[in-house]
Amino acid sequence: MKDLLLILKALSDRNRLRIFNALLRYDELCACQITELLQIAGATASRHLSLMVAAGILKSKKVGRWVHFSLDGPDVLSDPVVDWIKLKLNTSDQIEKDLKTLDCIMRIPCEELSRKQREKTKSYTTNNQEMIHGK
Amino acid sequence: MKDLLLILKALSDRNRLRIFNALLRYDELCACQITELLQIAGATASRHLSLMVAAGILKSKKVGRWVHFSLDGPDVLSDPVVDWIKLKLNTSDQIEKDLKTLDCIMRIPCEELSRKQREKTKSYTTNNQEMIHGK
DNA sequence: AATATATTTAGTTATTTAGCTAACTATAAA
DNA sequence: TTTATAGTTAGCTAAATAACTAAATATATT
Repeated sequence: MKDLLLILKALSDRNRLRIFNALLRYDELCACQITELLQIAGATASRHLSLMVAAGILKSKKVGRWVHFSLDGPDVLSDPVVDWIKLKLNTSDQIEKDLKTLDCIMRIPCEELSRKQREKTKSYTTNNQEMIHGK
Repeated sequence: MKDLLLILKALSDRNRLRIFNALLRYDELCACQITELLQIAGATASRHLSLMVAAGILKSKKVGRWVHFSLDGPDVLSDPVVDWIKLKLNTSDQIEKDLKTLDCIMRIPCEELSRKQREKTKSYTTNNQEMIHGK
C-alpha cells in the first residue's frame, strides 16, 4: 500500500500531471524545460521531479550539467494505466495549451531557457553584486 | 485534468485505499461498518466516503436509516485500473489484516456496531444529560 | 585553478487536508 | 408526536505539502 500511495500522491498534483503529460509527448526533457513549461521556480520544479522519481514514475540521468527526465518502465505504471491517464487528460484545456507551449520551448536551446530563468529571479542583492563587480 | 485530479486525490489517502479495498471484498458496506474497520470518528469516515462519491469512485444509497456504499461503474475507474490497484494493494500487511477484520465485522449487526461507536464517543456532557434525565 | 552555471537541498511561509467534537438532518421506533 | 439514532455538515486544530529564496553541490568553461 505504501508504494501505491507514493505513486498516487506523485500523480495527484496539477503541476506533476502537467509534467507527466509533457513526457508523454517528448520522451526526454531537461529540468529547465519543465521549469519553463510550468513557470515556477526551478527549485520547485526540481522538488516535483524528485517526488516523481522517488515514486518510480520517472527516471533521470545526468547529461553534462543538465539532468534529463523521462517516464520509467511499466513496472510502476502499467500500459493500461498510462492509457487511462492519457484518456482522462485528453479533455483538458491546460493540457492542450501545454502541448503547444512545449513545441515552442523545444525550439529554444537549454542555454537560452536557463539564462532567461536566471534573469527572472535576479534579486536586488544579485544586481548589486554585479554592480560591485563592475559588470 | 480536474476530474482526474479528483479521482487521484480521492485514492491517495491511506484510509480511503482501505475503504476501496473493503468494497472490493464486500461489494456493499454501510457507513458504520467502514467506521468500525478504520477505527476513526464516524464524521471522519463520512467525509472520506463523500470525497470518494464526489470523485465518482463510489456510489451510495440510503436504506432506511443506514447508508450503503459500493464501487461505482467502470466509467471512472476502468477495469484494468482497478486490477492494477488490486495488484499493488496485494502485498500490504494492513490490507491483509483489514480483510480479516472485515470478516468479523460482517458477522455483527449494524445496530450493535453503531451502539458500540456511540458508547465510545460519549462525552462528559452527554453522560451529564443522562443523569439529568434520570436514566 | 578560478569562475560560471544547472540542479538540488535547506529553511521558511502559506495553503490544504485529515482528524476531532458538536450541532444538524432525516428516518425509525415508542 | 415525541424520542432515539445513523449519517452529514460546521467549525476547529494539527499535520502535511507546495511554493518561495538562499545556500550548497557538481559540472563545464576560461
